[in-house]
Amino acid sequence: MIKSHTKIIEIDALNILKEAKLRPTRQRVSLVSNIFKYGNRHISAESLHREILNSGEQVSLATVYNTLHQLTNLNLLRQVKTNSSQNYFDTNTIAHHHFFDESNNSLIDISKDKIKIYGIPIPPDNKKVSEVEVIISIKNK
Amino acid sequence: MIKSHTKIIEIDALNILKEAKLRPTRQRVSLVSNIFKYGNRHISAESLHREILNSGEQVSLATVYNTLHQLTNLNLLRQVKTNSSQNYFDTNTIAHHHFFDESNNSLIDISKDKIKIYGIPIPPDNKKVSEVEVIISIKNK
DNA sequence: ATATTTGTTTAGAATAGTTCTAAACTGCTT
DNA sequence: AAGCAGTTTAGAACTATTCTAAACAAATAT
Repeated sequence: MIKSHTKIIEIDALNILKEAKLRPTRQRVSLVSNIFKYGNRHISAESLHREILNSGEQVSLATVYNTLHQLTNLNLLRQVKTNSSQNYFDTNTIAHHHFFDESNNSLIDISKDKIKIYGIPIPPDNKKVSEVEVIISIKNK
Repeated sequence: MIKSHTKIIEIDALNILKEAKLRPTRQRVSLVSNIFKYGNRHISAESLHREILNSGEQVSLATVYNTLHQLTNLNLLRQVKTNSSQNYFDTNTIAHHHFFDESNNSLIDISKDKIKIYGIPIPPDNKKVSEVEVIISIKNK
């Protein structure tokens, strides 16, 4: 039972990699399975690496970075802007916003339609807008 | 003439440090003078360090970091959220927004009253909003 | 089938960015 | 002017990320 569940997830990872035209290496299959296993969430290279190691697989941190960047370029992940020293990648690639909790550097999604923004200025010559993000920093009362 | 101009700036730095209750050491005086010399701008620890060295002064990079963080805690500087690997500090501490140019990791100010935001959700229990930032990423057409 | 070439992928090593901490310094007290 | 207490500095340590050379995999030629 557990085995077949694992199988389904792996097939999913294989399809994602196939569509992305990335070779389904052992490393990538375990990374992609893990990344998308838990629904929408915010991961750092370090946290994902720990997860992989804990699950008994061996993948180098450099490969974790490679894969996160490849998936980001393919719009399967999205980088979130914070002022934490490490980068966070969001598995939810639909435009939305965030609370950023300064007390522990964690992120909470806010759906796009909750917040209305008016008056976005025209970008400088020869530039176009690629993303509009609202980040609401919060801290302990 | 140049000398007296320099003098005025240094006195300014001395006042800022005095109000901040920070000792006016050689290092801090040259850092603070440089930081606020050019009006509103966005600096990284590295860029400020280079500036100081080019002006003939000697301050370690660690001291640059110390000072930037002290000034940030005193609300004389503000950290900007980006996904660049280095941190940017904004000399404009009045609430406002930014264009973030992905082609060269540079920031452009957008005044707060240009953009209207409605529907900011209530933060989780025991948390309060400390800052609302809109970051508009732009790239080359 | 299998060797050869070509492009892809991985991960150790190198680098960039930031923080830690012990020594140096400054000002207060006696 | 000597001792003490708190502050400041900057070298060393550490964390986060990227680079690059070797390992690998696919495509093509034999």
